[in-house]
Amino acid sequence: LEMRPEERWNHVGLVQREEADSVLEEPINVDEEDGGLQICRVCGDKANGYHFNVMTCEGCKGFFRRAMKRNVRLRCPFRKGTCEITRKTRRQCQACRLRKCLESGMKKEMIMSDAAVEQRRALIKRKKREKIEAPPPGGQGLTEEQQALIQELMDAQMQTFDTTFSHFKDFRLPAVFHSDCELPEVLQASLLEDPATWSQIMKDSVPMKISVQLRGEDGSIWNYQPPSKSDGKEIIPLLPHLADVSTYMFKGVINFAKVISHFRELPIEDQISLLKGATFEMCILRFNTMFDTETGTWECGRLAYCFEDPNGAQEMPGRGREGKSSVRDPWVLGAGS
Amino acid sequence: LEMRPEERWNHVGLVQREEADSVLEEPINVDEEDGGLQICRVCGDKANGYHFNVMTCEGCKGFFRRAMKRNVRLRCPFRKGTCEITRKTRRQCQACRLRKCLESGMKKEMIMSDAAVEQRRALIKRKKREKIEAPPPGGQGLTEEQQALIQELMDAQMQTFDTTFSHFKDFRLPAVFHSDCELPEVLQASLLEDPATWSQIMKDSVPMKISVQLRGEDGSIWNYQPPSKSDGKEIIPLLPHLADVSTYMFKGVINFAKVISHFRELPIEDQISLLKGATFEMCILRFNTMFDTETGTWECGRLAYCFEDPNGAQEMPGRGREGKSSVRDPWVLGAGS
DNA sequence: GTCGGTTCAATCGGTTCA
DNA sequence: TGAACCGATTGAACCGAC
Ligand SMILES: [Zn+2]
Ligand SMILES: [Zn+2]
Ligand SMILES: [Zn+2]
Ligand SMILES: [Zn+2]
Repeated sequence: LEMRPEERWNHVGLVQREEADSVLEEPINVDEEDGGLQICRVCGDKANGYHFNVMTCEGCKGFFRRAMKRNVRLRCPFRKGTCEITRKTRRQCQACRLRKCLESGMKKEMIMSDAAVEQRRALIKRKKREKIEAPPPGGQGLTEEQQALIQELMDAQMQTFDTTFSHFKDFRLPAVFHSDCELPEVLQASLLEDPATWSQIMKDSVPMKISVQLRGEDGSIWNYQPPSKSDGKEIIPLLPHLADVSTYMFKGVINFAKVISHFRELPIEDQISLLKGATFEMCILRFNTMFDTETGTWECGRLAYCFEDPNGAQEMPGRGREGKSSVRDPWVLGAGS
Repeated sequence: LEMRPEERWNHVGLVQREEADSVLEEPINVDEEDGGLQICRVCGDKANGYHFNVMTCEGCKGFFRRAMKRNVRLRCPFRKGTCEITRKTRRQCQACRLRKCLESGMKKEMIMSDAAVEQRRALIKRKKREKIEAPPPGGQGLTEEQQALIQELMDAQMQTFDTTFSHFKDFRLPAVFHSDCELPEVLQASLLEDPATWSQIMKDSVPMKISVQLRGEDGSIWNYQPPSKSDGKEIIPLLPHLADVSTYMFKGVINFAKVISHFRELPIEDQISLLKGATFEMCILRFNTMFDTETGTWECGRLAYCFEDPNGAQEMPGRGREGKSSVRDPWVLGAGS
């Protein structure tokens, strides 16, 4: 089954850079034999492939990534950037090594962005789940009457937020077979079958795929995976369930507010305004307290909602997460510009 | 949030255009008319036909299918979507490559849905199976009469054995929550709660755990795993389903017999005796023709019943990437028994 | 022959740790 | 810092339905 002795590399050795580095006298055209073409274009060490656009050794590969990510200005301690870079001298002047990396054509764009790396890490971690999770306990500072307020808020939270999600079991679920969504036919006809209308709707939405797991009291497990198509309609079978979830969660948040004495003391119209403006966000917050970043899953008692997509790296909102300016998306994925 | 830039380079970026052409095998000019038909409309590489509606190379064909199925928003790490896509640069920027695929007219509708792929795979598998099955009875010296009998039996089988198991979708399933089995209360009281009676029942039975997978027509998947306890009761939630299955399968086997002329010619009491003695075994045989030893699964159309590995780590087939399909089940294919 | 999907060795990103 | 490693992506070769 093995074939192709890599004809693709044949041209490599013939490449001549226009810059004058003839001082190095390293034989670039050593590709006459198959064994000879594996030379690091930066330091002359044995190369093992193209890294960031240039045939380099492992050392220069790692050095380039680290140096570029560190993003600091390096200065040549010796001469103005004329240090010779060889296998033995490459560690002596980072500035000249990095300069030569760039001159050789290594591209910083090929270094994965922090966001991409983070996502990739999360994905890999998720793939080998079935791991125990670390307990993330957190301590609090101290204050005075603030503590009383905090206590009241926490009590309200405890009273009105059923973290076992025991009512969720009564909510509608996707049909097992014939997953014809149960939307009214009017909606079906207009929304689902008219491409124009549909694409209008999908214009600003992000693709998401959610699987659901239901754990029975006897230890049994039901697991639902949405259709694998990706036209945006894969969420539809879950809509009745999500509607029930929303209704229930809204009630919970409203009850939360009503339990807080300071809220009750507000004028009724202020109460309404507050609820109108914040209830949805409160629901999201409540859900996200159940989110497990390791597994990309909302653990809601006997229910679990899991991002199915391999690109579903999520983070808890609220946790400081400004690693880079290039990062946007707080917790929504697929944020294609 | 993009997945990862993911670029691969096969060349040194500083290759001068006019120089490079002399190094590479052939320039990709469109000078040849017939040759023009054979160039990839995306990257200019040698194309080998129309793929997803556009003349492309193998690489762009595979890239388009994978990128679309991954359903990830890609972001160009270089200049905003202006990367030139050539045979040598196509791996540098997935975003621009995919954009060019779409601009060239590649259609994602022509990518088979997961469900369609699954169906196709099953079909191919079945045909392979039939191929292996054919030789044994085939050809060799059989009398006319024997061949006619075989034909009648096979016709009867085809007529009365729905290998798509389309009716199974109507059968009862374990309750999602509160998996209180639906046995009559009398049985519940006596069987389930009296340890003595229960252990008497379990005395000779083998512990078995069966998970069930249901694949919706829209590609969605429901998956049921029985309770993890091993007291023998874990099968109980499935009993209603199994009862429906048995009833249906019994009818199928009885119909099979009734289609056979020689059977119809028997005295009625003999017919009854035969059915009493063999119907159950026939059902087992029919089921086992659907058994896949690799996965330990009975593949029954949109249903699948899988032996749960007592040690865990058993997974339902579905989107599973089966490593290789070298060995086929030994005893299923009419060969055994 | 065409054109879907599948396979799998090779390639090249990031990660680990001495 | 870099050798060894991990794992996602790629594409040539292939398979099979039509
Ligand atoms: Zn080097
Ligand atoms: Zn220097
Ligand atoms: Zn191409
Ligand atoms: Zn680009």
